[in-house]
Amino acid sequence: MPSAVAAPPRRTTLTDVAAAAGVSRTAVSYVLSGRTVGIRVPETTRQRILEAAEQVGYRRNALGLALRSGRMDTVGIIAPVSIMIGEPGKPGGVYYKDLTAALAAAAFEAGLNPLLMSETPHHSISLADLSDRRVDGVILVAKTSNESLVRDAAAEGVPCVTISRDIGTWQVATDNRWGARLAAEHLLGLGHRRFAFLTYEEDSYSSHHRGEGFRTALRDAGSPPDSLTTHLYDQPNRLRVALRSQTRPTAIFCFNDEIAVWLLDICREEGIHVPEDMSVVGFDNNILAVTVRPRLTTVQSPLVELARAALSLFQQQLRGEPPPPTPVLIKPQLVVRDSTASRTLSQ
Amino acid sequence: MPSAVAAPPRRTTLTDVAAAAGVSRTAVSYVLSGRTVGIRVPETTRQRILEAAEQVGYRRNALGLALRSGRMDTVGIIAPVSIMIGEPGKPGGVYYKDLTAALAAAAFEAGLNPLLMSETPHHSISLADLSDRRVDGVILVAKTSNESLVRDAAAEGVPCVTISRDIGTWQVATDNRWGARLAAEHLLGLGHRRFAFLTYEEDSYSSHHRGEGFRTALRDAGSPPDSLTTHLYDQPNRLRVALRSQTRPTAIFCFNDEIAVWLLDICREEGIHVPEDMSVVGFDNNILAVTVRPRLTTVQSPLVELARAALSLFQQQLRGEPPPPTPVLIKPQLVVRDSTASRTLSQ
DNA sequence: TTTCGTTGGTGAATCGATAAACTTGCGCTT
DNA sequence: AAGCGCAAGTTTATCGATTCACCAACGAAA
Repeated sequence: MPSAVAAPPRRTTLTDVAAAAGVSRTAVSYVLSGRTVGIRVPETTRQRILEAAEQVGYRRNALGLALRSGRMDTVGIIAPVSIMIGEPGKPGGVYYKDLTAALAAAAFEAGLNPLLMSETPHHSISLADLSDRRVDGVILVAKTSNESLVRDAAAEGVPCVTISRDIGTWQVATDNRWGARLAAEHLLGLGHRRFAFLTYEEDSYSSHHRGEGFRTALRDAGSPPDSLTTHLYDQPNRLRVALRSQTRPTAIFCFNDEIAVWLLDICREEGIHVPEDMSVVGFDNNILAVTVRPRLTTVQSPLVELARAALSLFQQQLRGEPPPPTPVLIKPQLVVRDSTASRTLSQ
Repeated sequence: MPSAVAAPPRRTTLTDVAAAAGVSRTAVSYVLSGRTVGIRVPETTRQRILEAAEQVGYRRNALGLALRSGRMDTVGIIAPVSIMIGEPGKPGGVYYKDLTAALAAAAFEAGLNPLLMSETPHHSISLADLSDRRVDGVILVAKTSNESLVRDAAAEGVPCVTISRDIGTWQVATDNRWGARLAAEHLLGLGHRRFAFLTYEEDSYSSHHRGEGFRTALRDAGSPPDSLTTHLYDQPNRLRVALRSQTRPTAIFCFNDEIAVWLLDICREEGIHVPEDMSVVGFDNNILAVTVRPRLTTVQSPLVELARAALSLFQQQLRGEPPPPTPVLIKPQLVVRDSTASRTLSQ
């Protein structure tokens, strides 16, 4: 008696139902899948089959179906998991967790199962992971968009949508220029005239567009070109110098909420009061924006709509429809809270 | 010419490799899967097969394999997605996002693919979703632990691990009593003698254990039973009354960081300074703990270890090994920051 | 010369579900 | 009485990979 573990009962299959109902597997298949063309099954037999299925506790095996149909009804979500579980207190992560959750929810809405995929130290994602038919295709989140992967997928006919990255034919992104413009117009309306843009890296996809959108809005409003300076997150000393200057900015547009939170700390240390002495605008509107004090005025990343659009493109691709002529851009909204105020007269 | 979309190239199969190498599918299967028993293949043929596979760009179809072997190498993660994408500013969510990310990462480490599953308005998860062989089993996250689902899974032989819920035979949880004891001992050591425990609902799994652990630690230290009162998150007015009392607590242990953040706001409004007039301890050590000011002293939820333990139990179950005699408890650590201080003499 | 052992594989069944092609039996017409 | 048409299904091939049970050919031994 080596083991007391009861053997798991074998799962019931179509054959079991067919035997119980006294018909062929084909008849059962047609009835249970609701097909009506190609075969005739009278109501009495139909009922008999349904009852038999119920009685033996039949559940359709998704693999058999998928092997036949070539559809797994599953979408791979390639997200930067290593960033998502980084140290608390380190930047990054919140946005990706929120976006991944939104993508998962959108997948459910679309009737698809979200399978998480991620690079690990031992394994980088390649075409092999996409073409083993475990997933019908993938959605790539910005940081993970490997250019050759997208190219290979297209060549192999694997549906593939990228989010916030200028790669491939099927793209979805936040309308970063629009969001930046909202921020700029809000600050201009409050009377501000000297601005800074604070970001991680100037030339990343999102950062580039946000900076450009802000600058364009200023120009449209007649602000001189030198009314906007750019600063980097990893150069706090330069930022401090700028903040001590006589002609320091009175409003700072941050690449995202995490940077805004970091900026609030620096301002506090420099004795600069937000929003009285300095207005701060973030981007994302995640949990940080309502946790920090003052609460952040911020541009809301439209994650739910972004995710829905991504899934929608994905399904278009599955159906063999042509791609949209340009990337799908989702317009964000401005959420005004307590970190922005009118420029005081002394400045 | 109705469509200009190029037909996706048919994926290559074992048969293609066999044809290219001039051998049978059987031989290819043995060579590519590395089996050595049951067949003899000389080195020259082996090489020929490997080269042929390389040349035709062969990728093993995971579904064919899974259908044969009964193993999908996939673990379902049943997480409360609707909570995860709740409004920013509403409680809940951060913990589940962090835990889900940790579970996904642990799944990768274990060589398994994490498939997210969630209740939706249209569809509640049932045995049917578990026994369709899309996943080899599931890991249930606290809020989603449907009792009957766990029972059904066990009856059907579907591996199933629950996290932080006293259901089923395979359980993993944070050692909440231990964590609460760490908090209590820290506060006692700072000279505090009047305490409160602030939570969502007194009798949930985690809340019950945290409250009990805190109380036990106080008793062990000789504190009288009435030195601890309990308050609920959704009753802010009662809490305010307690905070205005002459014998108000000088230290409050919060069920989690989100509640602690909420408490900090109330204290601010009541003119109570943290940590000078009031010490606050959170639980989780998530991004909120380092974002809010003062930074939170908090008990770190050991999410990475929790997730690894869950995956480990899952794999034991897959291998048919017996369950551990008691739930697996992971001991958390205390992270001391700026929200706790010595009791001042005036109190 | 028959038998035995070994090398180097192959054939066919199987996992579960689907679908095109086909069969059987009956009533009705011509 | 032969033929037609239709109801009510059944038969069989298929998706891709695995694996148990063979088998052919050859050399060596008895």
